[in-house]
Amino acid sequence: MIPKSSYPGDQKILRVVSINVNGLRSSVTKGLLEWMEKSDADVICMQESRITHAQWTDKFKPEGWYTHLFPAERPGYAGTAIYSRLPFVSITDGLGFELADSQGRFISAEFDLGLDKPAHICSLYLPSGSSGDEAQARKDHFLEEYKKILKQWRDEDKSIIVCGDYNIVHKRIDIKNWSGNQKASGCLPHERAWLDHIYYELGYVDTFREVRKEAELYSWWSNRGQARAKNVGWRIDYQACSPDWKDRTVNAWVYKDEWFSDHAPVIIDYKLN
Amino acid sequence: MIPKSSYPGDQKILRVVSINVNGLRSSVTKGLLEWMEKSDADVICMQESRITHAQWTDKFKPEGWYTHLFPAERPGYAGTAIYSRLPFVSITDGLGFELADSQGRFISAEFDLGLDKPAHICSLYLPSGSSGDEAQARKDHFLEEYKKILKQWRDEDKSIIVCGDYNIVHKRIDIKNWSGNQKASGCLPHERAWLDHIYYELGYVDTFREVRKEAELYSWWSNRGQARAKNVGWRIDYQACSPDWKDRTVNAWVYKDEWFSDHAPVIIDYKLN
DNA sequence: CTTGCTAGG
DNA sequence: CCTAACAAG
Repeated sequence: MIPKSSYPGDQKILRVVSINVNGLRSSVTKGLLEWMEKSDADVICMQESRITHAQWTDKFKPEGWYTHLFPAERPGYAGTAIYSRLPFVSITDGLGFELADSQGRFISAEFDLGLDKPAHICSLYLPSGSSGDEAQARKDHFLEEYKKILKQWRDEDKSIIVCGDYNIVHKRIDIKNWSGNQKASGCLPHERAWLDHIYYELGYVDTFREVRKEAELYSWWSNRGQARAKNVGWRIDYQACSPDWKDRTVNAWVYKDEWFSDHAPVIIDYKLN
Repeated sequence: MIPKSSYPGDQKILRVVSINVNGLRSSVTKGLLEWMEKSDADVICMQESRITHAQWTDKFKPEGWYTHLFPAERPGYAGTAIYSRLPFVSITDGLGFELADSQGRFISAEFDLGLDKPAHICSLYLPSGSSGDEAQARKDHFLEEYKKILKQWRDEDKSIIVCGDYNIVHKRIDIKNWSGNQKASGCLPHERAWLDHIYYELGYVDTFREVRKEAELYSWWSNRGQARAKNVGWRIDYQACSPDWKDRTVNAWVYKDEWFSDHAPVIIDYKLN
């Protein structure tokens, strides 16, 4: 972990974390809250919180954090959350279509970071398509609906960081077993083309890849077999940003020293001045 | 544990164990098979095996044991099993009524022990009534049907040991919290009267109590709270025998040094000569 | 293989 | 509070 204090004294840094927690209750038993304290993060976007408001008791809301949870209607399923050291100007739950809104798959938090525009930092949990054709169809529907919204935000020139589990690898470099997964959900050509579109046509920026060009940087490993020990991983957790964040990106890494989930935290430092 | 070798050399002993394993797979991870090896048991009757034939792989059938499983139709639910050092002459699954037979609640194994009659050693898992009125009604129905069969076996003068989880305490001495459980399933007056009937009217013998007169000997403890640590238990696991076994009963105890389940093994030694 | 739900105990 | 099934990932 790079402490924020290691930057020059006049350098103002915004540290943003994306993590699919695979059950907030489970990840907390594995030390997530303690890691958050030492992470120097300003904003932490979580996916798969899998907790209802009733279950989200005070022990999940530590001192010093502004918190917001958007659960799925179905208990124990999906859901997103945002924890922040900075106060929210406003919070918006959902994207305005059923699949996103009933399953708690998107939160947008607006912040005043002293920049020319308000900054929107979002937590996105894109559906998995891996459990069959119907699941893939739902994922594809989500992609279609969400693409329209992403287009609109670009038209508005909105300043935005969308942290999330996209459940899609972008390129060959983003997955260990490329050839073996050509027919696997998350690595399908039309899914990767969707990422091409939002990055190359709409102009969003994969800020992690902007500063980290190496291979073998993944954010998710299957629980089956020895995937984790052998680093047989997929990079499917991104921070997709509007272009104004591109040149602000100063550092990015995956935290793998501890294990809170089957996904690892993806941490990105953005300079604010 | 009393080794069988501690009896005089000419004393032939039949050691019979009854244990509700609360999931054979779970109890095996807790060392049940290793305990069986050192138990000196001849016959072990299990209840709540909660395993299908497909799941009952070779690792559950150790060398040197004759084994038989009678699972419920519903996976992971109820079921009985018998493990024996002695070969079975024959095995009969069920009691001839739906509730017993579809839920794997009774196995009878016939043995040739060199006595004047064949010996039947059985594993019985009586339904619990604790989850509500319908469950209690099913339990009561089982008691009614099973009572007829017990009567018939006495009329036939059948030699039988019915090991099992009866889910009923007999008397005040058989439960720590007598007054607090007068309305609890398992301690209801009509259930205890059923045991009175089979012992005092039909002449079956509670062989454990025949040789162990002390209080505070229990076979089941709730998982909730500190029931086990405080010995807040119930004696609901019995070996109910035809009268010919009464004077053969030489020793009986509950094994509590290790924990394989929420029930403890009830071990009874019978002399054969 | 893992989380969390549900039913049953 | 524990076991196991189940759905989902």
